[in-house]
Amino acid sequence: MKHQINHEKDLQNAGLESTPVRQAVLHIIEEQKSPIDVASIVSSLESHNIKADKVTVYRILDLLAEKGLIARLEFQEGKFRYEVATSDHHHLICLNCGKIDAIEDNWIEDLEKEIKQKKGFIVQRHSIEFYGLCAECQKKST
Amino acid sequence: MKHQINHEKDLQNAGLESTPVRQAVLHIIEEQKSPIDVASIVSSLESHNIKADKVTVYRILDLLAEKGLIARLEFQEGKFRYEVATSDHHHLICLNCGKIDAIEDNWIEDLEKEIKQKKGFIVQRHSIEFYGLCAECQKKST
DNA sequence: TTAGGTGCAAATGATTTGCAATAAT
DNA sequence: ATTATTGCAAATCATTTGCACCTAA
Repeated sequence: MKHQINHEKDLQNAGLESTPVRQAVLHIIEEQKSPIDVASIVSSLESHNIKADKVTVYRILDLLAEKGLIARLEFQEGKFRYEVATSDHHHLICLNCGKIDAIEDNWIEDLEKEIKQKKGFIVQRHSIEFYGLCAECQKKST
Repeated sequence: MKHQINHEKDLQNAGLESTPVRQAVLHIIEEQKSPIDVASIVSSLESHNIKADKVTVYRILDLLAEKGLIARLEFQEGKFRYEVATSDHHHLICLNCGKIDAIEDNWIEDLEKEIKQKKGFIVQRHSIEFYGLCAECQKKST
C-alpha cells in the first residue's frame, strides 16, 4: 500500500519537482486497477477537490511517461490510457463488458530474442493487447 | 501480383458493392508495404486522380475492416493505420527511422492458450507491436 | 423507385500550442 | 530575479454525424 508521500519521492527520484497536482495525478493512476484515460483523471481530480486544468494534466502525463513513472497505452479507442509502470504484463480487454484484466507471461522475452536473431531488430518496448471475451461474458452473452 | 479486378471479387465475396472508390482504396492499401493512415490514403487517391471525399474513405475503411478485408492498427500515434488482412504477424516499428517491418511467430498461439487456461479469457484478436531499433539504425545512431 | 453510395458542412473528442499569470527556489 | 508550473483561450488533428444528392439495380 503506497501513500501520497511516496509519490513525492518517486517524483524527486525522477528529477521532477513534486507539486500537489503531480502527486495527485500519480496517486489517481496508481489507485486505479486498470489503465485510465485523461478525461477520467481530470474528473477524478475534481472529485478529490484538486483544481487542475486539463492541459496541465496532459503535460504532467507527458512528463511522467517520459520519465518512465507511468506507461502510455492505446486500446483501439482513439485515445490514450495510462497506468503505473510496473512489471511486464499484457492486457486482456473484454469486447463485451469492457473490463480490462492483465496477465504476465514468460513467452515474450523469448519471442524478443527471436526477433533479435531473425531480424536484427532490438526491441525496446512492446505493446501487446488481447481482445476477446472474459469468463463472465462467455456465460452471459453466449 | 494482384490486379484491380481481384478487388472487385474480394468486395463481392464480402457482400459489398464494388465501386471505383472502394476498389481504389483496397488497391492502395494492398500496394503498400506497411500499414497506411487515412490521410495518406486520401492523398494517394488524389494522385491516382480518383476523386473521393475523406468521409467516404473513412466509411469505406470501416466497412472493409468490419468485413475482415483489412485490419485496423494503432502505433501509438493517436490515429489508425490499415493493412490488408493477411496471415498473422506482428509489427516491428523502428523508433529512429520509423520503418515498419513485420515478423511471424509461433509463440502467440500458445500464449493465447495459456490465457484461456489461466484466465478463462477467450482471445478473439490481438494487437502486438514491438518498438525499438532496426538493424540499420543500430549501426548509424549508436 | 428505392436502397445504397457519396459529398459537403458542421460537430465532436482528444490533444497541442501560445502566451500570460503565478509560484517556487 | 529567474526558472518552472499552471491556467485559459484558441488551434489542430483525427474521426464522426446529419442530411441532401446522386446513382445503379
